[in-house]
Amino acid sequence: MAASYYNNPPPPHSSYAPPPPPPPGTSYRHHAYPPHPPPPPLPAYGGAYYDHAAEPLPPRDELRTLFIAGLPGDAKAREVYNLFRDFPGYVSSHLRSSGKSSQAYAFAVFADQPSALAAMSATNGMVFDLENNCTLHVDLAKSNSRSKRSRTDDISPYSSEKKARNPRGFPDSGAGSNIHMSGMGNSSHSLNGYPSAQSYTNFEPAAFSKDPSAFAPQNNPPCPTLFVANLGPTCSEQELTDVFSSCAGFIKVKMQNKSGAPVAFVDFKDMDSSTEAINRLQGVILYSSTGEGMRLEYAKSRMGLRKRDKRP
DNA sequence: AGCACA
Repeated sequence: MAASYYNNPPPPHSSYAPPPPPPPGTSYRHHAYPPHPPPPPLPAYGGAYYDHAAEPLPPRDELRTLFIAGLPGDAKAREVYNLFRDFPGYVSSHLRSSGKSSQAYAFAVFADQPSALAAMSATNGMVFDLENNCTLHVDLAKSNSRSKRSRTDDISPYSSEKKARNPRGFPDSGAGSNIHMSGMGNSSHSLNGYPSAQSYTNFEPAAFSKDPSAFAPQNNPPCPTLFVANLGPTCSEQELTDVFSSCAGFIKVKMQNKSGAPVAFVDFKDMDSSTEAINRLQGVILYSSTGEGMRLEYAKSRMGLRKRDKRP
């Protein structure tokens, strides 16, 4: 019943004309009703799992840039920056003044599509300027913002710069005037399957600024299934599927809503995939999130795959 | 600070 969200998926590449925005007065993280759904990058379940186990990673050229319309003509780059800087995965933003009217638009680049979708869900429809009654219309951009240093139009930009990047794929500087990675405390998790506790040292976003002994991120041994907690009361299985389905090795989401706070389980094809998903999506703020964002841990047991004894 | 379903 509650999965009636997202039953009206718009074409992913229509015009910039947004769907009817939320009524005025909707505020930052509390929409009266869901904004338009993110374009599902791939069919959620589709019957088969990952038969193409040979594919190493999902396409890294997936859209992870947001297009922001509805800005007032006098919007400042700083304002756009402040709007998105706290979202996990934020990389950079670029303001463009259209000049011919009193409208401006902007692009916000994120580390990956789930981060972008989460930020989109949280900002779409929000009232940016109460006086001018400017309501933001946020959508995935039609293409990712090109990095200024690598102007490659048709070849992979990773071909030449895969050497000195950190594991999360962030350039350390340069891709725009205002890179800020607030809220990226999880990027210090190493990819060997265990978070490295000693790398929390310097920067600690607000989510981790409590008692240092309080955040043992998770104590469970690595598992292909993830446990997801700290979900908002209106979170749906579909929303989680939209977010997790762009992770490599994603299989399915199962939500558990009956015991008070909603939790979910997300299954991946192996522990490498679930580990990468933890590192990429830890703390991501969903549309339905009310506070800090979701908490990811390895589940205590693997999600039941009723896989027949069908081994080729 | 919460872990189910086969």
